[in-house]
Amino acid sequence: MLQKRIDDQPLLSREMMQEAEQILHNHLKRVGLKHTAQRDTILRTFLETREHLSMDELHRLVKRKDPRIGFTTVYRTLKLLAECGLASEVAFHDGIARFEHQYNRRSHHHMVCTECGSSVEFFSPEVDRLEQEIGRKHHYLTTRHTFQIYGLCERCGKKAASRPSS
Amino acid sequence: MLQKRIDDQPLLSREMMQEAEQILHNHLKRVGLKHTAQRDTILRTFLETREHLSMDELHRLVKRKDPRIGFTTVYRTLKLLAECGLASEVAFHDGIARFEHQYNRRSHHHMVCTECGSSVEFFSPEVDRLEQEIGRKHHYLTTRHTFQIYGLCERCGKKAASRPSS
DNA sequence: GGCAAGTTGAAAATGAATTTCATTTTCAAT
DNA sequence: ATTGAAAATGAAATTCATTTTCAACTTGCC
Repeated sequence: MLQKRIDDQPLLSREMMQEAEQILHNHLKRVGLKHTAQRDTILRTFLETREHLSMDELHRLVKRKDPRIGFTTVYRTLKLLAECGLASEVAFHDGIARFEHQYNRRSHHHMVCTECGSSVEFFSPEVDRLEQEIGRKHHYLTTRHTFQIYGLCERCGKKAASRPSS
Repeated sequence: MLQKRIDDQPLLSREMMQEAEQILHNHLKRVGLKHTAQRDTILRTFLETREHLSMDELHRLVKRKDPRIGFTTVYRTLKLLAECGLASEVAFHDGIARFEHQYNRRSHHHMVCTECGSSVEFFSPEVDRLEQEIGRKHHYLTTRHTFQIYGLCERCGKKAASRPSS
């Protein structure tokens, strides 16, 4: 399942990786939690990806580095990363929670192919502005929004067009 | 949990109700399914509401009219209604699938309070236009989108502001 | 009315997400 | 370095919304 990122930021440099680790460590200290090798491994593995990972997919990658790390720890660490802003959940509406890294990334949204599950990211400052505008109008203190477009990607669209059935 | 609808359409008239029933009946015929009293009861109950109902909530309402109708039938009928465009799922991201009627309604979106779960609907033609525009740009055949804003409603926002903790 | 096809609903199954708990690890204070 | 309290770990169990199963029951075309 391809998940194209049309980002401006091709890969995470060593410095950024370390800065992200620092963010996690500070967060751990702040809330009185402990620094463990597992958490570092999971964060590093997560940051090395450029995909929208499910818990399970990340666990599989993490196990390659340290087979003894269990699913539960990945699960809990991903929640921690979300807490300190390094990760965020993206709901592609297929029943599985996915996460992407959020550190130092531009605000963006996703368009998902309902046939093959692939997705592209796009940028739209207008959507961010709308959040503000509509929140103000209805007296909400807005914190975030989700905007997702569903449809058929070019490949699946062509396949569908050439298929005989309705 | 209040779910305010700032709609233009205060309630469903008898004619609209019958038209909706007709849509269901036509759909049933088209796909070779049968017309049953349960399905009618469930549709009618659903249309009488103005909320965003979970399966369970709708089942509870349906049971008031006919206590013998089971959850499974409500579940399957709601899927049927979604198939023929009378209902659609709204994911408020709280782990429960909710449905709203879609028949004869303006395109709209939701803003959800993350504290109390209440929601307001709003209208934004710009968002609909963006779906088209972005789909075209990336060669997707778009079919639908979700746009949801999360935050604190006026009440919860004030409560949070007056609370001493961070 | 008959009967094939579809429906019903209770109960069981599914599966992702979350919690439990016994064991192990971290880290601040010795 | 050692200690011990608090936290982390991970396998297994649990939860809970959703979906499927299946035997008994309707529906609607002949």
